[in-house]
Amino acid sequence: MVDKGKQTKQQILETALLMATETSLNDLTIGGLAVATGMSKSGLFAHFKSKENLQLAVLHHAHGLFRQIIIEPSIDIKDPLPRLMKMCDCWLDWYERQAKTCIYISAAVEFDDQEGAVHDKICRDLALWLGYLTSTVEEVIRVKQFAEGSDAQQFVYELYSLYLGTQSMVWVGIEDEKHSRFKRALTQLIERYRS
Amino acid sequence: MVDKGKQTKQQILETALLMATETSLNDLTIGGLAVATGMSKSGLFAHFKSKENLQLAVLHHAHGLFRQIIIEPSIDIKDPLPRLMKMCDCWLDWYERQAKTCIYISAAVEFDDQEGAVHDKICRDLALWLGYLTSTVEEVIRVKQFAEGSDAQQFVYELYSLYLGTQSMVWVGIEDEKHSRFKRALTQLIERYRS
DNA sequence: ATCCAATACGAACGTTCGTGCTATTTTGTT
DNA sequence: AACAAAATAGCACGAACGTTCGTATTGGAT
Repeated sequence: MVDKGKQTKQQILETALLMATETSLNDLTIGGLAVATGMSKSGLFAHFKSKENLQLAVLHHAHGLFRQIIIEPSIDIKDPLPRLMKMCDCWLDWYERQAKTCIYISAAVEFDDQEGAVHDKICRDLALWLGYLTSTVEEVIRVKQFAEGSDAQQFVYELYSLYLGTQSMVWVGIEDEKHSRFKRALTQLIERYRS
Repeated sequence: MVDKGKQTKQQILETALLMATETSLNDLTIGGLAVATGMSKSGLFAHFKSKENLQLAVLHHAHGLFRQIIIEPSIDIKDPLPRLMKMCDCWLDWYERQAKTCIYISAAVEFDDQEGAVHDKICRDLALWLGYLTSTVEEVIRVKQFAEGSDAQQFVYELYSLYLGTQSMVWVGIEDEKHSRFKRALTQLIERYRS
């Protein structure tokens, strides 16, 4: 048996991500997390040395899970447009897998003011994801499945906006749990850019 | 001189809204607000009796300001489509008037989990605004400036999504401070629904 | 000018949180 | 089996927060 430490740490991060997703990265409390994992507060604390490190670890864990859920399932699809659509499909699963919300949305809002390492990581991860989306869209344009001269960043802006919006709309009841309005808008968005 | 109480209370709420917009409704601390207004913590506290009441009062104040900035300037425009566009114009000013962010966005994200009076008020206010937008769009459809059979709620969903998105995009540098991408997308959105 | 209510203040309390220190148990290697 | 290292627990601290209470100060009608 090796690395009992990393093992429990991973286990901690799993429930930590769930808790942070349900509430927020700041509301994720060390004491609460200790209770949830059946550990002592100081025992758990020793794994991370600071709350900021815990938050960073949670984000790192989320990043890996995100890659696994959204990016990997589509990575073998050669055609860029079907690949993009598959990514959007899996992206919605991200809502379901967790507590009907996206931790990056709440984290971005929560840390958009207070600077620090957590702020920087969120910003970097978001830029990374949007950049990946953008380069995929550029690929779609290059193979002429989207109209020549299309603005990839504009497409990504609208796509990400729709992703943001559907969660709020579920909240007030304009959107259903199946994200029907998102899917309809996405279809129209793609159709609009088609060549 | 009458009602010295309401006077200072209004003054408190002005700086409270600014502070809550820069950070968040929860990070708005009674002690911090007391320092910012030059009052004692207990003296300020007496105005609201509880932090929840303070948060509700801040939202109520924001609601009035929102009405004043976004709704009133367009209320006399008879043609529904220009009125809708004027509202969207003023809506962007809401970002500028405050600290480049919208308090409803952060508040909605912050309180989407924890139930209570604050949660309810945010949800109600948001539904109210979206409902007002929707009825305006329905009016546009009725006068046939939008295509017959258009889905007003779908339009509002996309519009609100774009509003949400532009803030995030400014954050990562895809959107500029003038919200050019938002304006471009809005123009296309309207064009798309035109009859 | 007087008087009562409204308003504001200072100090303190109970709680919660992150964090540090020390001891004890558990783990993995020889 | 022995032992060093890693992991965990117990306990306590300092700070920040919302809230309460008793008291002082101010406001406005008589």
